[in-house]
Amino acid sequence: MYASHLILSADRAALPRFDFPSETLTLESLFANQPTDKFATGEAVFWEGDAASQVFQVAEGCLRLCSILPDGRRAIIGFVFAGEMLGLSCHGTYRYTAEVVAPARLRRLSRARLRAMEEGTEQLQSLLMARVFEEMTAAQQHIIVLGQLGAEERVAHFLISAARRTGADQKKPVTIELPMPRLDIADYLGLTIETVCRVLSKFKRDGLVAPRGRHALVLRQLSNLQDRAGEIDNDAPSERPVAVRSPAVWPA
Amino acid sequence: MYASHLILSADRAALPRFDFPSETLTLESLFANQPTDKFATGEAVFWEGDAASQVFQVAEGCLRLCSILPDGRRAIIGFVFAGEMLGLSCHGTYRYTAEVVAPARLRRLSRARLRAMEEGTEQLQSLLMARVFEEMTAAQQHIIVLGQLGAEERVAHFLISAARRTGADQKKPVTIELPMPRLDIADYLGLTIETVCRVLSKFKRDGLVAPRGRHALVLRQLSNLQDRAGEIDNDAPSERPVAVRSPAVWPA
DNA sequence: CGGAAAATTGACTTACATCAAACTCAGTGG
DNA sequence: CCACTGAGTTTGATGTAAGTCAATTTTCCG
Repeated sequence: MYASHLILSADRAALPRFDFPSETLTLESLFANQPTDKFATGEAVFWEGDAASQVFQVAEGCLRLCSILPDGRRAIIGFVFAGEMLGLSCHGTYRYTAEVVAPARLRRLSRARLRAMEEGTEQLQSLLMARVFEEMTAAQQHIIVLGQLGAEERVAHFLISAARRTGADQKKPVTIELPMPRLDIADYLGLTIETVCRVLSKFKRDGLVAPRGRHALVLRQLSNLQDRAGEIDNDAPSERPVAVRSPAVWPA
Repeated sequence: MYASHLILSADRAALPRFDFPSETLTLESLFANQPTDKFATGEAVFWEGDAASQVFQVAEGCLRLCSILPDGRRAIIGFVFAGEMLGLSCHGTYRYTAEVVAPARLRRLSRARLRAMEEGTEQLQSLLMARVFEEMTAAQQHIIVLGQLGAEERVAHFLISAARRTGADQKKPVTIELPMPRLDIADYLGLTIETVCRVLSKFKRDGLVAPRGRHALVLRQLSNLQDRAGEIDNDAPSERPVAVRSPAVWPA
């Protein structure tokens, strides 16, 4: 763990100053020229406890982030889809294992290099911070889902957020890919595989979704699904519950 | 939301460069000369959705971070105790309401000022990053607790992490303060108040804990409690489950 | 003290887990 | 091309942990 820090500072000194085209700073440009690794289904990219020396971008495929309890239970903390980053918000060591769900290509960037790049670039820092905060928001949302929602609500919420990730958040039917097996969904939602199945079957019977093979679904009525998701994270936030207080204003 | 960004950059230009005594950079020193606000039990420090323009340090007391679902269910995302920071890891707006559980004094620091201070100070940046990552780790832990553990395990885990926060993580009996009402614990653990009570009563019967009034407990057998907590987050991490693979090593 | 809010305990219900049995379907080899 | 196979999924019957409803009991505070 501390070894990684040493390596990190040593590397940093040796690395050349990095200059961006100051306009186009995106994730893509960050990883554009980085080495690409291929992974088959089931392979691990890194393990919980490994020194977190690398940051990744998923160019293609899908990963699951999981943690095994001593007695064998498995928690899935999240999924990472194409276009998203991996391994950014950890300190010395990764706190989960990243395993491949669908054959993946990953671009890789050493943390040392990333920090060197950050050095001058205000813009990059805030880009990365924004990612970290997004992850934080997602985690908090997940906490609410697991702590407060029932099985149907959890599954509905999962489907909706999958739909949202596709970008197109329309009123029209959306087709979502679910590359992970049912057991992964169950472990992600804190349910059993049977319960996930039963809920999906119910949604099918009720005409909310239609199966497109094992690994894809058409969501027929987003709004209706949203009703079953405890209505959390609707785009239009609901009114303040009680005693509408004006936001606290602090003296400058 | 965007207004806050504007204010932020405007302020920044006007703010003086900040110089630290380069040795002693701690949270304490950061907030040392900041204005202090007092809050009574039940008061809100800020609301979910407010522009996140301030960062706080709890000098004294205890807060709960909560989010109300449209149908009235309440999720408690976390508690903040004396010495800890509040409101750091959010972007434009706070994503939860912060309410006072035990009469509190808070030191306050504007985000604009904080960013200005960061500017030069490498050290401060990494201090803050470390805090953010700690929060992330805690959130992921919470996800595992809510998704995988049963009622007894959740309560046991809650007590143990409370004990850990006191600092002294000895083999000896530890006394912990639980300033929040039972309902808060329930909403934090995704249980009902009755279940929390029953589990606590069981722990009392079994001699694991002893009540010290409503708001304090003596933990008699940390190790025994740990057994009931699904053994997650023990100090000594268990062995790799299967197929011990050496950590991935990436070419420099 | 007295009264109200918080906590605890008990009886009963229910949502989800568990156990067990089919069913589906993507490969594989005859 | 089609039967065979086995992993993944779905469905059904039953069990149980935790939720709900309803009293008490405790504790705190005026």
